[in-house]
Amino acid sequence: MEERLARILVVDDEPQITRVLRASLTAQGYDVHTALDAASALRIFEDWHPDLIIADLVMPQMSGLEFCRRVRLVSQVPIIVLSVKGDERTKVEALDLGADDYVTKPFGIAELLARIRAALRRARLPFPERTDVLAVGDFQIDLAAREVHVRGQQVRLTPKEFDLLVYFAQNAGRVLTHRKLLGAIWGGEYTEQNEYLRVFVGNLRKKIEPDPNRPRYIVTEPWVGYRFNPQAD
Amino acid sequence: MEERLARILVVDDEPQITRVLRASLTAQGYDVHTALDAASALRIFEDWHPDLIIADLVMPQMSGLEFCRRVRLVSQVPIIVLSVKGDERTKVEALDLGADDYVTKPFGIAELLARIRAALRRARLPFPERTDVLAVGDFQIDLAAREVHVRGQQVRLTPKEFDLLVYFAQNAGRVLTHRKLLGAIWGGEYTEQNEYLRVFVGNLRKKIEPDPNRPRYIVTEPWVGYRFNPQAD
DNA sequence: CGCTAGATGACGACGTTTTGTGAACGCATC
DNA sequence: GATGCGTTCACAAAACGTCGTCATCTAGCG
Repeated sequence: MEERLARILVVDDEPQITRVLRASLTAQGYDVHTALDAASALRIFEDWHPDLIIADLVMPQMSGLEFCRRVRLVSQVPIIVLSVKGDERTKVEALDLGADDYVTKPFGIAELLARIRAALRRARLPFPERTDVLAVGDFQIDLAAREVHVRGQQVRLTPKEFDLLVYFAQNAGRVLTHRKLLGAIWGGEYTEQNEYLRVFVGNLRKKIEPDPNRPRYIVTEPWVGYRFNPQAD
Repeated sequence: MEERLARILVVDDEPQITRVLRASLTAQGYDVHTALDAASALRIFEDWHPDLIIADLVMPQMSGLEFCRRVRLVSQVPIIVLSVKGDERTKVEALDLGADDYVTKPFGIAELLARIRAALRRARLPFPERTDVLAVGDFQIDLAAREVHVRGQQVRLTPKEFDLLVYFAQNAGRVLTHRKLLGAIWGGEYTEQNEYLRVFVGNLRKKIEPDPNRPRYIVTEPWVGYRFNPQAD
């Protein structure tokens, strides 16, 4: 199944707020659009179909409440309302008009992110869950599950083999000295044990190379170290 | 369609709070049960199947967080967490554990009622048929009756075995780390106790695997965790 | 071209860590 | 007391990392 990024539409007339939110949300792996007024937000909403909306209550021209109502006429998309107004009557009004949550400014970004996760979870939308997947060339490395796929095929690696491959993938194309590899995987005390490297590179090649006798991915740079080539050419 | 009163379960160790909430909620036309501790709340939850739960975070014996986690193992019922603790970390923790909303005491009753309406409104719409039976592959798991059928045959599981299987079934196909499993079933304090997992996975296999020596459903991912395969192939 | 020193790779023995399994021990319920 | 359940421990088997040995390869030099 295709996992696309969750889309979030941010509406606030203060550019500071939209800037900050855009940065934080993008960093969390969301697809973000921003609008400075309700009218353009409605247009974006119709074209882009976001999975969640964050809207300020106080905006010129069309208020957040009115915006909320207009969206609810055609969609059940989760709406989180932001506002400096903390009085209860406004909160009740917004929630009853269809808002899913109400957060008063100033707010902690961590709390807002948690409330976003909760809202998306309820809506059964693709949970962002920090997609820790390294995808380079023929390799697809899931850091959370410690799973590796090469050319679509899953290969089973031992912990040290996995760590080694991850380090290679993170430095693809570059020449890595023996010293650097040993220090990164085994720790600073092992920078002289080149035998370790030979054994583990050998084992890794047996598992990921089409022909372990003619390595394509992990090529040796004699007297220096190894270099990782994510694409077999 | 029969329109019955929405059922709300209130859990708080302070009788003042439960009394006030019971009065307000009943006045609004809700069907209300209250509990003074998490253990009896869990019993009421299983017998009565409320439509929404309001839970205090700070309770003797079992905390609100732990209660939340236990409920989420078998149900998606909306949970609103109450607490005097306003710090952001606690809020994030509660929301990520499955709480739908977090209201800090002291709270306005009107706001709480509005948040209850919002939560109930959401719960109706997105899932018209809220299945209480998990059916994946060869497994048929009745969350309400806590009954399990494998390839048509009923098997008797202990509570912890059942929770473990449900968690497996809800994450079928994915690799689940030891840490994640322990945290989900036993709670955050047990993430290092891999022996628990060994014993319970072993017992589960004896009950659900055709040949426990060659596991097909619960396969071990060495040094990482386990993966649940709902179909024996 | 052939030689040599140092570097590399294949293989296997050994000790350690992880995993599976049985059983004993508390603890609660009935 | 009897039963069922969760926890804890002990031990065997399997998987893994470590380390040594030896054949093979590479770059530089005569």
